[in-house]
Amino acid sequence: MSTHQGNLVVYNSLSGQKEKFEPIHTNHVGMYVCGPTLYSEPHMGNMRTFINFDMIYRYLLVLGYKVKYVRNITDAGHITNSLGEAVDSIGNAARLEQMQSLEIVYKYNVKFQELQRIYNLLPPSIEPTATGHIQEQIEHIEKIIENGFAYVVNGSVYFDVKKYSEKYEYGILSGRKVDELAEETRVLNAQDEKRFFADFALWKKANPEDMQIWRSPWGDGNPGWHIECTAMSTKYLGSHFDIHGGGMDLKFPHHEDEIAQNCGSLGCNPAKYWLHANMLNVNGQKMSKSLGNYFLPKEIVDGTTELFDKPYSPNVIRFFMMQAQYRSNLDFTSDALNAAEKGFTRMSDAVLLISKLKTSATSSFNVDELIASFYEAMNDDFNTSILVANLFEAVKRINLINDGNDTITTQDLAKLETEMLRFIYDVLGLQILTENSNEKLAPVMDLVIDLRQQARENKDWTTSDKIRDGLAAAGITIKDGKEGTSWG
RNA sequence: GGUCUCGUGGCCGAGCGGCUAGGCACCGGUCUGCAAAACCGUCUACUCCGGUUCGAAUCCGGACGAGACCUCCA
Repeated sequence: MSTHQGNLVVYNSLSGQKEKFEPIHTNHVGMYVCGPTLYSEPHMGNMRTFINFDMIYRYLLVLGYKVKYVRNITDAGHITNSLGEAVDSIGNAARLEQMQSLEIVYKYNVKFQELQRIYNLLPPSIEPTATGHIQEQIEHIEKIIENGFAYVVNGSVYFDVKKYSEKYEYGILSGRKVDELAEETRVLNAQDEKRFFADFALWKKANPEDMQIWRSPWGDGNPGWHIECTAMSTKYLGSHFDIHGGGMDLKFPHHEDEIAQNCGSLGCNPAKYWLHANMLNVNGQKMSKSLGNYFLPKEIVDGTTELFDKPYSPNVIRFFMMQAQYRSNLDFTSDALNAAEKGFTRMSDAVLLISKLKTSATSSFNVDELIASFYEAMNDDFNTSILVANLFEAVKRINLINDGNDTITTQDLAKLETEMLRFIYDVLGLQILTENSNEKLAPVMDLVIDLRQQARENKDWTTSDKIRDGLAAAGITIKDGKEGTSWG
């Protein structure tokens, strides 16, 4: 258990303020994060949200909390589009690819698992699926009807926002007022089954062409978009848990409706703290399919997106993201990524240096203070930007010690190493590659470097430069250092 | 149109009343056969106009600009 546990402050979207983090049950944290809808491969923007909540999960673990982290998988695609019409996004994708819904879901789930591995995401405690919890969703809907906050029309069930507003505040999270919403929204169509424009579907009667159909007390159909999260969060975390997270764009209507459903069935807001991660921008605008500034997490790693002229390692991407706070916008540009790549290399080099440092009788700077600054940064609403800055402060110290301009005791060095690795590996989720592990090339390179060294000792600069340039042409960079020559 | 965020040095990105992060680039230096790399140092910015204050990038008002949400979206 960490002594830093009591000092965490988080920004709660519900209050619009930073609040002291106090779990409902001491030392235990329940966290629910809205996961992907598996009708396509998650894009980089999706990944930013998952990476940010992975970082939050990691830090809570480092603080010593016992965390139950639930992230759902939406594999039932019945949702409504902007016209209020039912759209089966997974079914549509399936038809397009001439597959069945479950094949589509399976296919993209495999891809998603691969991305989690590539980007070093810790697996959640559980990843429940919507289709695995149809019964729970139906029971939830029944309870909402019982409580008088929903009505049945032609085999579909709708949430009654007007009725709900008499007892609860619809719009509490997003700051919307039902009356204001009314003014700006289109008139209901004649064929619309909803009584009020803001009402939303809890259960939708099946269309003959739907690939996924379930039985319910109201006939065959599909669950609405929001009810799965309510059903699953309740099942695994209870009616009221600590953290509910997701992307900023889910605030309304998704999370707003989750709150309404939870209040409507169980009488309380599902979560104590609502955390929202900000969007990812590419060249100044939110990444989206329609704007063409869209790329996949795999493409940027493989270098196959035309938006960037070179590939970047997942660690560099993660590091780049961690340089911004999760609530800020982050703009992906080549310049910014290149800068992050160099910065990450510098940090990595320093980390590899730690174990080789010479210790002294005294430390010339306050190591405890430096370490405390790591926790202070993270305790302030997971401010990874400040954390990275403070880690670079440590990087500078490590280099100064290496150059003999600073000193550190054995004890302090051990502490510094432990804490730096904790924050870089365990909190930020970065991986630093230790050695060049190309088994066949390594002895060859040792030989080549040895030959070049001989040439240099003989002042045969023509030969030594020829070797250097030849290797460079082959994509191998030679670095001459004090301790010898390295390559990569 | 409504609601809300935000405008920080060449680029990214913190800070949220005084101590003016950090990374990258630039420049200077150390090292080096030369170079690269590495390391050290330097560089002092807050869109504009008013106001509050002893003091504002930070608070208030206004202008201009950008972005997000307003039933697809992480």
